[in-house]
Amino acid sequence: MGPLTTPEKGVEGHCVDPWTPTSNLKILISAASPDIRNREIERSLEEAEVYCREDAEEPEEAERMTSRKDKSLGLLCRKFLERFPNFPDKDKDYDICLDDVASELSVERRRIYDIMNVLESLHMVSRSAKNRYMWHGRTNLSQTLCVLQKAGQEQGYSRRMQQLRLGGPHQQPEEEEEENQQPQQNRELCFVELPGVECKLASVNSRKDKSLRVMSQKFVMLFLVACPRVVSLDIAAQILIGEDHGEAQDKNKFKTKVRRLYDIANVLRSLKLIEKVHVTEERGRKPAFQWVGPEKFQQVQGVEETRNTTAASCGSSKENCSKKLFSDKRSFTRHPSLIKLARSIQEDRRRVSSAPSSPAKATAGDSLMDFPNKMAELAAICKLQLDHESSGSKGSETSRPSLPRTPVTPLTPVLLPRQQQDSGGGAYVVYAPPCVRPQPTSLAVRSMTFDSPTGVKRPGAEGQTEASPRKRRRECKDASPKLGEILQNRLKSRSLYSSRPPLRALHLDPEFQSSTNLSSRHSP
DNA sequence: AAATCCCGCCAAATG
DNA sequence: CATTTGGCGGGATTT
Repeated sequence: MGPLTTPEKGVEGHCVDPWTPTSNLKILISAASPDIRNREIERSLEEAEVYCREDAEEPEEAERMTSRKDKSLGLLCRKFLERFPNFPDKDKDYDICLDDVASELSVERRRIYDIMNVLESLHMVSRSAKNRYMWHGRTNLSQTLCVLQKAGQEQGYSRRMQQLRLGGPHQQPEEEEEENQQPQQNRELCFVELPGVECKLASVNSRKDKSLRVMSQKFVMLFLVACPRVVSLDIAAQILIGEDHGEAQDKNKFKTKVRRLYDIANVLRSLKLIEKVHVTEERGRKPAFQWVGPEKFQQVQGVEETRNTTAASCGSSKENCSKKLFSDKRSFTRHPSLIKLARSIQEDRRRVSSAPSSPAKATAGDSLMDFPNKMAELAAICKLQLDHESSGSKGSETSRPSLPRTPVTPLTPVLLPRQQQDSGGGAYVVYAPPCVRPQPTSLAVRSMTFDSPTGVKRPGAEGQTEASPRKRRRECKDASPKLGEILQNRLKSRSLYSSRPPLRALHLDPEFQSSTNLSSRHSP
């Protein structure tokens, strides 16, 4: 009956660090200095405010300051993450109760599910029981990423992306070049598992597990195999759709996909694994995301996988590293020892990698993009500074600056702020591909031409689109529940305008600054 | 107008 | 049948 329905009050304090509305602020303030930080503070102030309101009433007062941003999944996720350490103690069981979280963050359950799903896709949490999840933090993140990268390679995503990038909106990768690669498993890949963790009781792959969780993993895979670690939504959507059973390249489908991608991107962003950027090309800029998470991860878990040196493309079979759960059988492999091992290694790595930009070497990882691009590095450093950051810690001792920060870009291409206005294109920010033409591998970047401002629209799909917009339900759009909301929203937005100047899309955008500046001085 | 993406209905999956 | 999960897309907000 109710062994786990009701969260026991015991844990209440969430173990080590109970979040306090001010703790975060203190940190921020202490670190503050440039105006950018001010903005951060401002933002957190708002957060605190929202947080403070206790009673569920006061639509006018409490809600006044809220805007869409305040309810964004990203922010929510950040708040969620704040209450757990990046590297939890193995001994402790940080278990998460959805109800608690939902109420503590004062959001509907639904939202929590979204977050949990992508976190789960990274194995940062795992469902332990009905209403419960277990927190793992970044303990296995490295491994997960390694596995995902591999899976992505096996999937031939890299090639796909290239195709789309220069070939423009093409349909499926029918081309089937003489790619002797021959990825035998052309098949859709399901949830990628880690040997040690996850996949406990609950249905990790209860057959309909075709979305968020999986989509999230795929999305990450894209980043991990993309030469310049940048992925635009269009491309991602394109690829992810193609994957899903056959075609059905509806425009609607695309739209929906993109929506989801945004959702995922938002939590990925709060995890500081990616950042929003813009790829600029002749046609104009295109929103995209750039991987800013760890670049090199150890590939421990595979046990015997270890002796396999080819880091760049461990051609090894997926059995070793990634485990694709397909059918009904919930085959889980648990190796507590592995987890432990991994953890210790991870720790070590963390320390080591905290040294400023360690050029490609170490694991001899992807050597294919091993080019000395001082410029890029330099810019990267600037970006980092700008970036600074403020999460992770929040009071604890063990926190440590967190690992992903530094490694950011041994060779990751970056955005170079361009002072002089370019002709026409109005590109104030250019995407500087690390390999501008020298390497053969650079072909991916050579021309970023893609779809036109028309965007989503694709010639082929146009023809038979209308087919059936499948607006199954949803059409009833009754006004009853909505009306109130609408009014409320209206109120909110109104007050928003008066209370808040433009600057906002910032915090994590390294580029926001330059873009705003320049755009104001010279609009494209 | 386009890019974002919140909200929450309601269908599956589970209990 | 009650709940828990979580697709999915309308449409509000932002840019």
